[in-house]
Amino acid sequence: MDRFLSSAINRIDSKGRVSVPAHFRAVVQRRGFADLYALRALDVPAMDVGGPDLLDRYEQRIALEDPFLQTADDMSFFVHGDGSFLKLDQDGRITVTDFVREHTGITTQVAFVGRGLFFQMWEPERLRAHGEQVRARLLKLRQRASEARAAHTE
Amino acid sequence: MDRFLSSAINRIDSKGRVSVPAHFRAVVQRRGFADLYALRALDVPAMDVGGPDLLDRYEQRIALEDPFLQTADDMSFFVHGDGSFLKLDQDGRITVTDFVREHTGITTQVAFVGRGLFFQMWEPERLRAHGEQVRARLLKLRQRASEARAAHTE
DNA sequence: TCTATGCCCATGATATCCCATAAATCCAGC
DNA sequence: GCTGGATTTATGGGATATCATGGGCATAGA
Repeated sequence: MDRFLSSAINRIDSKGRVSVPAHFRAVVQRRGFADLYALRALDVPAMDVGGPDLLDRYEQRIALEDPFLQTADDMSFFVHGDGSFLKLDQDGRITVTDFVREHTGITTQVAFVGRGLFFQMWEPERLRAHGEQVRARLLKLRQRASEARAAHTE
Repeated sequence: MDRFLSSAINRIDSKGRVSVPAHFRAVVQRRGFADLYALRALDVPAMDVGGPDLLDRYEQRIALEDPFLQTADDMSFFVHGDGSFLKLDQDGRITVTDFVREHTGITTQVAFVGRGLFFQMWEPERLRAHGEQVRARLLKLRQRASEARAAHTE
């Protein structure tokens, strides 16, 4: 498998390091990534982490904009400037920087969540809360859909 | 990686020197830049720093303006007028000139921000404020996009 | 002479490497 | 399916390398 799947919670050690789950590392290696790049997710307290291909994707999107308008500049600022390298050491660990801690609220543990082409890093408790919200939204959507269908068949 | 990515804040010493982040220096070297050009960013209090290709970019920008109008002339004056060279010393430091200080408001610290093909120098607090604005704009863009899609499926 | 600039070296903090160990996982063979 | 051994994985910690930063010294230009 070459996508990031499933999730895991790992502990941060006294030096601020945390192991990236082994199956995530396998994906990274299989794709030939030397290091990882982390962006702050726009609307949740999580980091989006991926290889250079994550950047390529964003850069293709940026290329669609007029390079001299504000939107292109904003996007470049966000993608190139508002992120940080996460270098894997040879034991497969990364160091959790203050930059990451501030945006995510991570202190002692990191929840890694596979998202297909990238993965996310969360503070475990916030992830749990977020998961419940997502479930609630999906449930409501589903209920509304059946109500609509019921009304239609009447 | 051959692009300027992520950001870092470094201190200016008593001689007015500041270290360019090591990974930025690596990019400079890999790209074979002999020295760096610093130009005043057109609409933010930051310096755009990069190799000779940075000038090309600005000239493209200026070429968009009608050469008979004042704007093009202003821009050219602004950009070519006194963009300065930033010489790297052998410890990878540059000296922050008054020219840079005036345009950016930099006093004791410099925030280096990767922008892909070039990087920027900011006064840290101004950078933070600007970053928040950018995030807010992008978030709005994103929300508007999902609203548009929702309206479409109805 | 004074100031600005570049070169060199020192140092502390941090990041990285390398090895150890315990827990978890996998797997062969029954 | 089970069991015991082998391998992988997460985690800890000492040793080492890198980097940002500070300061001395020499040169050069005003």
